[in-house]
Amino acid sequence: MTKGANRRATINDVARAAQVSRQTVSNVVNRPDRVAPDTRARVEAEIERLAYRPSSAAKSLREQRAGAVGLELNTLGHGRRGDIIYSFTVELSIGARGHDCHIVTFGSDSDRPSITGYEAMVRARLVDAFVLADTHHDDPRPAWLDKAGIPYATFGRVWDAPDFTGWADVDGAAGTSAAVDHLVAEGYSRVGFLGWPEGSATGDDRRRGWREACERHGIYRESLQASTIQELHPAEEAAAPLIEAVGTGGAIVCVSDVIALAVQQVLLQSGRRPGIDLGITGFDGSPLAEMNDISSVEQPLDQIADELLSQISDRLAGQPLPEQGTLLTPTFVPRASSRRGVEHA
Amino acid sequence: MTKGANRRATINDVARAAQVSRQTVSNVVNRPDRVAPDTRARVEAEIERLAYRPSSAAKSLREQRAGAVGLELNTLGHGRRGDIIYSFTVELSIGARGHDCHIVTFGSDSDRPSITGYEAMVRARLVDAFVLADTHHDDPRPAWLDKAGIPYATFGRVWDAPDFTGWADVDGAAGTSAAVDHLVAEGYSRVGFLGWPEGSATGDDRRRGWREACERHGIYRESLQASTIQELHPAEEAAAPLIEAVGTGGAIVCVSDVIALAVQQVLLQSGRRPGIDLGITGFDGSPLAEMNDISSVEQPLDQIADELLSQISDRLAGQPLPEQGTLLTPTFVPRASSRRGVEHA
DNA sequence: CTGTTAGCGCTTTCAT
DNA sequence: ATGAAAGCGCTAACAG
Repeated sequence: MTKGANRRATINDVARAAQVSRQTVSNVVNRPDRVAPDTRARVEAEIERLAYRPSSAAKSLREQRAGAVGLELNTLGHGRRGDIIYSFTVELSIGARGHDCHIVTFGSDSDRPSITGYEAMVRARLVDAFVLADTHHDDPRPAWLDKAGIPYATFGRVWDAPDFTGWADVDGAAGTSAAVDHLVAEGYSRVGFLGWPEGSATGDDRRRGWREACERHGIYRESLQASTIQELHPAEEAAAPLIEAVGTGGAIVCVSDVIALAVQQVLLQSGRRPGIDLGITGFDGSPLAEMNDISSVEQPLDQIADELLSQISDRLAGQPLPEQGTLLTPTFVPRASSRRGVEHA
Repeated sequence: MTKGANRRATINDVARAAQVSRQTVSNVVNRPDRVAPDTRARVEAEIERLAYRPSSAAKSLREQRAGAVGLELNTLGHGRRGDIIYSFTVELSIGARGHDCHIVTFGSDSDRPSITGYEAMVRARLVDAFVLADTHHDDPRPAWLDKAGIPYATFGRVWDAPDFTGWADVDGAAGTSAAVDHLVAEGYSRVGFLGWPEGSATGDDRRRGWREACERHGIYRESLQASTIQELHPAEEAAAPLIEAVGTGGAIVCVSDVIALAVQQVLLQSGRRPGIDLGITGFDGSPLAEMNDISSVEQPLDQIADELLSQISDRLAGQPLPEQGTLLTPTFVPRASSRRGVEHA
């Protein structure tokens, strides 16, 4: 194995082959309208024949921009966020091509939020902007990026900066509302909610959707709700009394798939059947839900990724922040856990 | 917001500040031994003060290499491989820094294996090499990369090319063997195995580890095994008879966490308790197992990532393929599903 | 509409 | 041990 592949074609090779100057080739690629049709056709044919693609390094150097977006990955948030992060990373990677950029991932092994990874990426000019996938309370990153003048867009609102509008998120209330509609249509009588403690924008939105839909259907009962943190065992403990409260023939809308799994586990352990004895719905559309046959509210991760990349493009082009953040509508996906007649496999 | 941050320092800025030519700065960074100690100290101080880092674009252009490794991500394999891919991606991203490179992810939305994404990355000279995380039967990628002369390293052996040695993998037999040792020590009497159909190197290794350990303990019974594909429902059907075959007080070693979850689900649905009535162990160390309190064989993903990046460095430096692939030893992590006395939470 | 010139930041000769 | 020169591939600005 020598070094790399058989030398790939450069802009000069194309220019020579097409009998034009290399600037003309550049124009054909970047400003096609400025080139005469027949010349353009000839050049395009040579580009095709030689499989020419501009060198990203040369382009970056010349344009003083990396053409890349950074994404921090860490092991911590994994199970917590219901495995959504991976799918989001995939969608971002797919979407990047359409935005004429690519995704560079980096990771920190420290378990505390830190900006060192971001600094390293910026210093090496490896990326022009960042996508933040999980901002949290006291997150130092937004302020640091603002100060450094580096564009970013966030999946979900920024906790400490309610006025920041560079985000895209799922319409949580629409999701839980759709879940309630489905449960009512299926004939479940009482519909409870197992959520996170009040105070998170995401969790509160999802609770609100449940409440409003229940009110709309005239079945809202304030007592049919409980809170727990995003972990299986605490959720199981919170689930038990709520299951009894809604009773057989009732249903529980859960704020996340992890919590829905907890409800289902408790139910199974007491010999009752999901769907038939108790309706359960989750939220996130994670593989966890699919694997356990739990109905879930699926997030449009492809749209979120695309929106965030668009926002980054705009900011890189010098445009100001949008008027407001973008809320995207999720899709309710029914599975066995919320079908009364269907045996849970 | 103007364009990017306040212009970052270049090698010229450092040279001027340190009163040397810019080549000297370059030498300080790349060939420290060629510079007089006092000059070096002065330059290093300025580098620190100005937070100078070489521009990766300029370096790439000059050195004719991207300094990046490509990793294809797709949504397909997600649940299937027990969510390991995400953790692997994280470890690769973390490890990259130590190998003086970074990871560029790309995705294809097509559901068939294809090389178009790889071609695009290579053409744009965005990466020098690739990590392949999941080669499968009839995978077109290794042959294409070989032909194009692009280095790659694979997580797991290459199905169609048993002689290819540029891989790193987990020692599956050592993992299941450790699981059996643990189960025997815990006092489970009969130990069965629920695996994948014969024919995959990975699955067969894990089965072999179970068999050899059972033989070592004098408890091998050929009938206590069954096969299923890597999906929850088929696995549940295969699990039921095997659970009866090993009986109460027995245990089942599973070829993966997904399959272990299936066994646990069937057990719970029949009112029995994991660990107490039946021991269960999985394989992969996925969040799925952790979340469901299932004992698992954890893969040393950080070591695998590091090994693969080392191999890629070597090949980029012109060194030949290693004599043989690298097998890394996994760690058995006991949880409630394989403790006889402990109540499953 | 096309060609020429210059230079992005860096490293590798080669000469001092 | 240090400095000067050249050039990686590309595109913005200008001249023709």
